[in-house]
Amino acid sequence: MVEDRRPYRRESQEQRREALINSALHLLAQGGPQAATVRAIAERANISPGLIRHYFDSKDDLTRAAYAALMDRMTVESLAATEGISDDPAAQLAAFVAVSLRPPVMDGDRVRLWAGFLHHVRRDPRMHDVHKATYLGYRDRLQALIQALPGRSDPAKARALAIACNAVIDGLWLEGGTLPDSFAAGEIEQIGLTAISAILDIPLPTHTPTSNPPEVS
Amino acid sequence: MVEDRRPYRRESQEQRREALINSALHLLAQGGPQAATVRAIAERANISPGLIRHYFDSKDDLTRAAYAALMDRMTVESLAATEGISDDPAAQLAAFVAVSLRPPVMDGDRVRLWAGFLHHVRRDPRMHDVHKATYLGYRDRLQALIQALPGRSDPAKARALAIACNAVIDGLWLEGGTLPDSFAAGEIEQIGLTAISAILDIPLPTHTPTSNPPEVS
DNA sequence: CGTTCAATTATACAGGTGTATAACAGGATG
DNA sequence: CATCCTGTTATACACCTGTATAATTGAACG
Repeated sequence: MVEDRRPYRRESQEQRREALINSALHLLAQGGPQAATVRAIAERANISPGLIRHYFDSKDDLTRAAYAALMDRMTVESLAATEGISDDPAAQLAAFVAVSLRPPVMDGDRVRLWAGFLHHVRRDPRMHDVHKATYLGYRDRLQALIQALPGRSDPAKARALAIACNAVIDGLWLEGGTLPDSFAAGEIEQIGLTAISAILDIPLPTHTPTSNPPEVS
Repeated sequence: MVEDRRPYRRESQEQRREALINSALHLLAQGGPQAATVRAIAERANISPGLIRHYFDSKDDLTRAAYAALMDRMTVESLAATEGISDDPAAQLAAFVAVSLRPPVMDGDRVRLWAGFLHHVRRDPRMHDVHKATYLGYRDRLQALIQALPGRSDPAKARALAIACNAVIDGLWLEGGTLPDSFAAGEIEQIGLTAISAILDIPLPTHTPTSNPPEVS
């Protein structure tokens, strides 16, 4: 009876929850829903399977938390795109668009991750709310940038333009992410800026420099 | 030992395969991957679970067939959109766009169905090929319609324009499908036509009548 | 250095999954 | 009406799923 249990360290609730969320997101991105089992998630987070339900009420609860975390990160990432850019509204808009249309935002794994959550979003009202809030948050930011352009301050018109620009970005993000080999380097970004320039009827810098790359691991 | 087995009728391979594919697609659309179990698919197709593997080598094989069938139907649906329309290239283009941005094409279930396949598309090379061919087929049709416009015959430019227009459609299809309550009736279609009109720098009929509605069940 | 508490592990469980196989029966053929 | 083929059903199986619970142990505290 020389029980040789796995040795372990006690960690804070915050660390454990974050590790589990990251593990779940990674597995969902790479292998889809069927790969993100409780056991696989736990293994990747270096804990035993049972511990998951010590930090989350159920697997669905973890899924919900993971989705919320993902949406939160994507929102933060988007909003950060216009920081450190000149005050020129057109330049800010161009930067905002460009960031969404190159890695790491435009990425196959992220598209699939997002897509995999769609069914959960339908079933779970809380996740639906997060989905809606994230989309509207992104679009509202776009609308604000558009209204800052000269002569584009009408909210109703800006709303329609924001929806259209958002669609261009989403569509290109989707296609560039799922068919990366079908486009030349930078082509998606270029096409996106040109299209949005046409939609808004305003000149945009077609070449936007890669922003601050302070590689966070 | 009065075996009371379920009575049955023998059906053609074609009918059974189609019934199974429809059953699988319906379940995948409504409940996602986890709902489309072998038993649920069989029950909805009114056969016993074991019969599935008499018509398909495996569940993955059925999934593959279902995806191919779905993509085929969507392609046919798209190509039919311009039939019966006047010879005016702009009118044809408008009809093509409008059909994609209203039901039954723009539909939440269909978006989720499409999204659920993304992980399979990544893993299975055959499904990846179908995905790519479907996307390129749609886009090529768009490009042909664009090149038919007056003064838009340059293939390279038309390609970029087609990618942009495709993105607008895909993005709006996505958003209109997943957040139907966030848009007024016909708003998505209107925005799409306006945006594509701006991208192509050409006037488009902003109101496109609903085409032939020969309700097939 | 003992005590104590909760974080953590291990194990068990009921149910579901895709698959394999044997028994049955519909219906065409003679 | 009897025969035969094969489409079809039923059952069994090994494995995996999320969850519940008891046993263990890290580490903070007195």
